[in-house]
Amino acid sequence: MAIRERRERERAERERAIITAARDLAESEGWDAVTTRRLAAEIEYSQPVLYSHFKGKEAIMAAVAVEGFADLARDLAAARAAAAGERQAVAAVAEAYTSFAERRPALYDAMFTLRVDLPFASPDAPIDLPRGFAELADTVRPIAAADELEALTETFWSALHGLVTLMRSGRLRRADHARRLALLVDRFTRGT
Amino acid sequence: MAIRERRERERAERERAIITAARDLAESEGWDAVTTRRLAAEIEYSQPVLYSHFKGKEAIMAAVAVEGFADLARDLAAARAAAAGERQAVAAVAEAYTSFAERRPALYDAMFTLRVDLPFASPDAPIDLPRGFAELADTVRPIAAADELEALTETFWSALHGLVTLMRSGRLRRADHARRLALLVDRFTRGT
DNA sequence: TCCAAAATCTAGCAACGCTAGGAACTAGAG
DNA sequence: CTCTAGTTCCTAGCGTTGCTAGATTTTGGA
Repeated sequence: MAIRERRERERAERERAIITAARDLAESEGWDAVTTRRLAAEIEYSQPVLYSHFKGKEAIMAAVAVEGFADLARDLAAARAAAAGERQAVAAVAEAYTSFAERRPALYDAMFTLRVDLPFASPDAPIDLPRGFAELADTVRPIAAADELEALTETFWSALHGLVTLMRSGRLRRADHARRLALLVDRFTRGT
Repeated sequence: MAIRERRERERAERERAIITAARDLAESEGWDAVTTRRLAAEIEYSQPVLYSHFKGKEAIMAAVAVEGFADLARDLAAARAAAAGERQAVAAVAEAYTSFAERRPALYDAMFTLRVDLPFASPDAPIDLPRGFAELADTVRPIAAADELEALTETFWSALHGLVTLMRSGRLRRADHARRLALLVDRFTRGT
């Protein structure tokens, strides 16, 4: 049954190719450019092949998003590890988060703004999703009371997310970003 | 030239009808249901008539959004006026903001999440947009240093926006919303 | 009453996500 | 080596979208 294995391996490779092509295309030309036709041409197969791997376009975007969670978690962890102290860690992680969103806007959108039915705060969420959240929570822990850790982490995350999305959609001036970020960190770390 | 005036009046009425129909349809069935065909049927004209009023679908959404800014500004002003003190005003306005987003999700999306090229932080922004922002700024003023008022207002706004969008997209549990809101207000009003 | 101009509609284009049904290839049996 | 059953894949097309060119109708003044 080695043939079956080879088949499955090839299928898995092709699935990865689809995800990679979708991510690359989205990052270079935006999600609007990621059409099923374009994607099929990119992987050199016909459209229906995409549907043999994924239920639809949304599922492909969800798969791309899942990869993103791993990247983000890595970035946050690195920022936290490199920080000198607990207060600085908050600032560093905040900076890392917004910088990730700025550097990889399409990926960020798939993860956090576009509607994709990924299970978030639920047991069957993608593995890297809680990792990223845990990274945030560990950063927030020193500035949170024990019983408010989760809620405060979510609130901090929301603030970062809001800053990022409003800025990226042109609703906040980019020039003042650092200032806003500093204010946010200041308010969250005050009196602790 | 009374005829010309009547014509212009009728045109203005029809333009309002388009905006109203778009808003109603979006609020009852979501923006996906707002197609140019559907909208044309709703106002009992053919599709091209829409394009004689607006450049495209995005422009119609932008017009709906502009209306929303007036509503939101009103809500925020009312909440602030009804609050007992400065600290309570912050909480009341935060609550009013998120409540607006929850009650009128489609309108909120047109205003703040969907890409529409509305000029925001610029001189030729729609008149009610700075009004809403000013309402927020006035609320934030007592808890801000003089030179950080604008940036802090933007940061506070971002946090509210983040809470709203992450919750509405199912990325935050609705049950903990009040708790997160309280934490946010607490952190922003601390030490003032 | 007629005509130019304005207003409006019909019909259709290109592109989208998605899928049914047939063609082409593959693996194992005889 | 050949045939067949089963899998894999592609062609072609459906219904829908935003948008528009060109024909048609309506309008107001001569």
